[in-house]
Amino acid sequence: MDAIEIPDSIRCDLEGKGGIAGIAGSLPADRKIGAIVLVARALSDPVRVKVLFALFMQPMCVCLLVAMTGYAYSKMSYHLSVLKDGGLVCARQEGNYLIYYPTDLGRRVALWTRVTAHPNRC
Amino acid sequence: MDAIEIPDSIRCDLEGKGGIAGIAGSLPADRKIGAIVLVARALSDPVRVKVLFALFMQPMCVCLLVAMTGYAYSKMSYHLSVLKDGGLVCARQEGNYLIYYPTDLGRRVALWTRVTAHPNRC
DNA sequence: AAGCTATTTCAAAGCTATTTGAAACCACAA
DNA sequence: TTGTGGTTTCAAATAGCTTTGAAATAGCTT
Repeated sequence: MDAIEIPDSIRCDLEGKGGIAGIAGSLPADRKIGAIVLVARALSDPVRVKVLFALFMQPMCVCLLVAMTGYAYSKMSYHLSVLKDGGLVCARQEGNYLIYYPTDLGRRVALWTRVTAHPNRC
Repeated sequence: MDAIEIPDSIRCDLEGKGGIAGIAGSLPADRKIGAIVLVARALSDPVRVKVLFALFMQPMCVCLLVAMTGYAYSKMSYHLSVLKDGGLVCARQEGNYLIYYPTDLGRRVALWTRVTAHPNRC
């Protein structure tokens, strides 16, 4: 069925898994993959990673984040919206202030990355 | 020192943590944040997430990945290089073939995302 | 060496993400 | 209701990522 040359070291294992089609068929559903991508995109900029960690240590209003980083409000607001889209942070209103804090997922991500991600070789 | 209005619900906690400067000073180092960003970027495209999961199930040469997805070689090669830059996959040469497989970090990421990332509300 | 296959690299094109400053919005106080 | 502070939204400009096909590289076989 797989009319393709396959290196010996792989052919056997691959056939045991149903060939290319078997692998393709066992991949996570597109919805699941989309969710992962959304989270990853939210973390794909150093500004946002910093903000997530900061909020993990202490929920803050936008003005504090702005004071802490020196960025413009509109810039901070944009990055917060990306973090929100990824489901990593959310906000509650308190008087005039919007206080951002990490979601459950945001906290798990912060904990996990703090411990796990490191430059690594092959 | 923090000459800024701060909502009451936060002022106390924040001062206990050394104020804005205290939080900023406890953030992970730039190198660490850069490493996280690199991993996140690698996962920020559905093609790459799919490829990582596929390789997690079965190490494969590029021609198999191409056969499985229908993408052009140059496209697959580009995405593999981004995954490699993020430290999520690496390759061994076998005759004419390059066989890609997940690194340790790649495997941990695949396991973790499979279980953890999901669309979530506030 | 020549020819073949597997893969990467390159540059141009198209597309998406980010930054910026100005304007709009919203909750509260006067 | 008008004013004020905190925040978001918008549009234009910029920067960065992804796709494409063609050309280059690298290992095998003859």
